[in-house]
Amino acid sequence: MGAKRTPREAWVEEGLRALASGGVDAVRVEALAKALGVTKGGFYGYFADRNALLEAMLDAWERESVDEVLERVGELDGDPREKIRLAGQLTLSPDHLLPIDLAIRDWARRDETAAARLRRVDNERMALLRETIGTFCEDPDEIEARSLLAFSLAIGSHFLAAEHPGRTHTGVRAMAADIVLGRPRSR
Amino acid sequence: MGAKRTPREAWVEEGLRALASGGVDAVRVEALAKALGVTKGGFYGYFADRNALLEAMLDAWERESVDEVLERVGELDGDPREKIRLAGQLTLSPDHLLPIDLAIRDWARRDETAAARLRRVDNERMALLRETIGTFCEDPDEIEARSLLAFSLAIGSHFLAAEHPGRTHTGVRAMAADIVLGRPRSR
DNA sequence: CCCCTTCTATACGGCACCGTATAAGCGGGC
DNA sequence: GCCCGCTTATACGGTGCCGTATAGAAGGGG
Repeated sequence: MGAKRTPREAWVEEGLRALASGGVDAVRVEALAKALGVTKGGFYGYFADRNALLEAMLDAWERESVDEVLERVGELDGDPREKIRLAGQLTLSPDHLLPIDLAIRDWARRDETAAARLRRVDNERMALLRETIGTFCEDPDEIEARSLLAFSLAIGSHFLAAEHPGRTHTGVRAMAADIVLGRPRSR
Repeated sequence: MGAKRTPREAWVEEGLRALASGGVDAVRVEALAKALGVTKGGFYGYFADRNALLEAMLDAWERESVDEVLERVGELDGDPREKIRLAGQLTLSPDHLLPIDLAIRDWARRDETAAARLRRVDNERMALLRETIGTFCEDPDEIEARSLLAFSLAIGSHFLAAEHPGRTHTGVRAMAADIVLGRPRSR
């Protein structure tokens, strides 16, 4: 078989990198080629067009941010709150998956393909949240509300640009997580 | 004085419209001109370049989404929880300010100018939250955590793509708001 | 060792956009 | 009614990108 100099994967990875740092509009074939140190010559051997690359990127992201996370969380038998924390940390590693996640979230607001994919992913995440929160919370309504809160905190806290005078962002977020995960009276 | 056919404002408004629906990369001079039914001829009489328009858009947005909101919330003397709800509704009207807000949030992740502006706006919003939540909550740490939660819920709930089987999104969000604003035991 | 598949560089036409230049059009002040 | 100034239309060069075509290198299979 022939040589593989720049495998298909490399284009997908570079695409995700561009998506993370510049949004979906920054995923441009010629720019990726330059970043990979090649020209776009070989690109169209792997992908029909730019759109095919975008789909492949969604595939890779879904596999990485759902399947792998569920796998690693599943093999953990401990405090349900710890499960949630681990899932959050894996899903939203600030230097890798988080920026991709945020970029896809913005992308999904304008593109139905991305929106459908994000819906599927978010549904799986919410299912995990419901299941885990359900182990220490009775009322189904409250389970749903707290799941939404946990999710909103994980995502929203990365969108807040404000400072917390005299505190660290992670500290405040940890306290907020305690409230959400049902430790009403602290201090 | 000369005639004013397409005032400066119109460019800013159309720019915000494009920003809301397509992100900052969709704010393109020639596209705005077509949307306004003119050519870009007059644009460069008002703005030095595309960047100047972007700055003017940030100005207009800040004025509209902070000054006007604070004004209307200030003239309301009632339950602090109602104040928060009103501020949230005004700031995030789904058909106007909300999409602009979300687009700017994404924009700010890559542009320091937008980030600085968003920081200022978010700081004012968080100040309002702290002040209001402080009227029914003692512990400063808890005030900060609940303020972050309220903010995250307002923003994050619009980024969640998942469904709530058998419930409405607004219903779940209302329950979540009750938890955040300190009504621990519902049912 | 040679061929053949696979990847690559280069070149092309097309499009959308930026910012500038220039000339035409329309309005109000006199 | 006429001029002046502001706003426009049009045209231009430049850039970056897409998708296609074509031919050249580079490595493994026979």
